[in-house]
Amino acid sequence: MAENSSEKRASGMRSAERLLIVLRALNLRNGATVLELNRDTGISRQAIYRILDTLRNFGYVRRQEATDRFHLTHMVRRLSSGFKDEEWIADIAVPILGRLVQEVVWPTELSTFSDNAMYIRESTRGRSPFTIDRVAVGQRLPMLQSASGRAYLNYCPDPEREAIIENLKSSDDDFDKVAHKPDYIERILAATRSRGWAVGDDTFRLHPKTETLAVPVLVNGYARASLPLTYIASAATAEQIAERHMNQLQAAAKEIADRMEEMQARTDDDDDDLIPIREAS
Amino acid sequence: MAENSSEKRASGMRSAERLLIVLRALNLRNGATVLELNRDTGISRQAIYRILDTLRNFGYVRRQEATDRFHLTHMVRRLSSGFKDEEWIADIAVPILGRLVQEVVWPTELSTFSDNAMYIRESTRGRSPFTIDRVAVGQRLPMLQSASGRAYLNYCPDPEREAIIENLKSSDDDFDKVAHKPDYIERILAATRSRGWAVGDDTFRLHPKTETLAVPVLVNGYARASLPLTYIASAATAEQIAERHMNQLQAAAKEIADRMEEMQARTDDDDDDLIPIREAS
DNA sequence: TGTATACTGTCCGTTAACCGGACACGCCGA
DNA sequence: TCGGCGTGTCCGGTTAACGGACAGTATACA
Repeated sequence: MAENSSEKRASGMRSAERLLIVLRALNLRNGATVLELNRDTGISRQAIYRILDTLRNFGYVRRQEATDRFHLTHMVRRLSSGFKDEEWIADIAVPILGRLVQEVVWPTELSTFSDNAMYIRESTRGRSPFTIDRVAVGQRLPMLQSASGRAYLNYCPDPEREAIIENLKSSDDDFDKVAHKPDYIERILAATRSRGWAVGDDTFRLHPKTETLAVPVLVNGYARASLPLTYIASAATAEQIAERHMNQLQAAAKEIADRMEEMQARTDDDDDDLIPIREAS
Repeated sequence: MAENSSEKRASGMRSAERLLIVLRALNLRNGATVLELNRDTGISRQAIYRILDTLRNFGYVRRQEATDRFHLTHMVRRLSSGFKDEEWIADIAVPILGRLVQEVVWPTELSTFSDNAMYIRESTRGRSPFTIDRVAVGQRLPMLQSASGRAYLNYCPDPEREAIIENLKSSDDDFDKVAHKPDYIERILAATRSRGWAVGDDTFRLHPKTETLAVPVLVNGYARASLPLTYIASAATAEQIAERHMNQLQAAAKEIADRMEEMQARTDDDDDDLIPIREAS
């Protein structure tokens, strides 16, 4: 029953969809026969054959000779190996940042550490009315001058911080030269620590009219990302922005961190489906 | 040119194949536009739209708002999360065991440790003329009596061996009771060590007429699996079998180990393609 | 301002390819 | 011997995937 009703199945290609369903089913029960897959997914046996043939052509599935069951091969890793851990957190942050920009009018971002700098991974600049320069995703931010970098550096594990600073000393980037001044570093770290959030330095601005403050995203107690907020300098001081929005910013950071911890807990065996395996036949 | 010619495209579903190609391309270049995917894969732009829609319906891909690029999401992990590391090695072993059974007439297997025992993951019993009982994949082998278990136990890291023996002491299985006799354990380990390979115990036989000897698969110096060879007891002694085939057995174990180390080295960014991305349009 | 280039997004008629009913076969237990 | 259960394949009808074509947007340059 149910017929079609509900929605018109937005779009998408039927046979390809079913391949994805079978692939998912194989992941839930590695080592399966055609009939088992038929029962698990509701897809006709003949179609399962076609799909398994396709997957076999690509080397993602093999048939175990002795038992005649179909198994995933190590090649399936290729279907997700391009997804990096840094992107994971950005991915999770998307809906949370989306809600945040509705509460806080200013644009916020999510940045992660990579290659001796912070990189903006996700941004709500496109959705904030107070955005000056648009696209910022992919933007590189120096560790010691940007609010993102300072927030991250202050709350990452001690050995990581020491290693980063050591690396910065041999960096080509002019911004990183100050890594040779331990008292300067200690000063900005202390300032960040006492406030609980970081501000950017005048020597580094993505846009001359804007300033930025940032909070860390603390996963299991340590920074894994930063959550910067960019505002127009003439509209308010950092303290005013913090007074108005710090609670919301911290709450969003906490929510992202919670989701991360949650996802890490169950490495696998999850089942908060978007797509129901088993449909109608 | 080229037209169709070559082969008849074995089988498989066109649209589903192309989805896999696009998914793979997205892994190689995470964050891509429709046009980039078109160029990378040779698939028409319109088709890329359809495919991305499909992937989006399943939550495997999202569009980054700011940059309008398509990205993988953490959901893609589900396409390969069911593939466990123990299966990886069995997967790699398949073609190597296939060649081995042609040199050594006796059937060989690959077994890995899991849940306080060795499990047969892959077998060439089906392809050896000297096989008595057929299907053995999935068979559980006790650690202290089977050749597989003894080979593994002797060459795994010391802390792992101690932990396993500790676990065996609280096992329900009668075979595991001998874990309480340290001198017995020391004796079988010493015997295995002096020979370089392990033999099975009379108290455990999958089939009364057969005996088994096994070598470990040493990945980075430590056992990750065992490679047992089963022969008919009346045909030869263990020493005779070893004299004739130990070189081949060790070579196969080494080859499996090499492939494993190789695969571990490049976690990603590999490109020993079976399927050529970029075909004709 | 106009023109060119580069890219994104959508429509729609054609036809290839996907679909599943039907059939054949092998195995096992009653 | 039969019926139940599972695997594997064929083939004609229908559908939905395909890509040419067109429209829209942004940027560069004269």
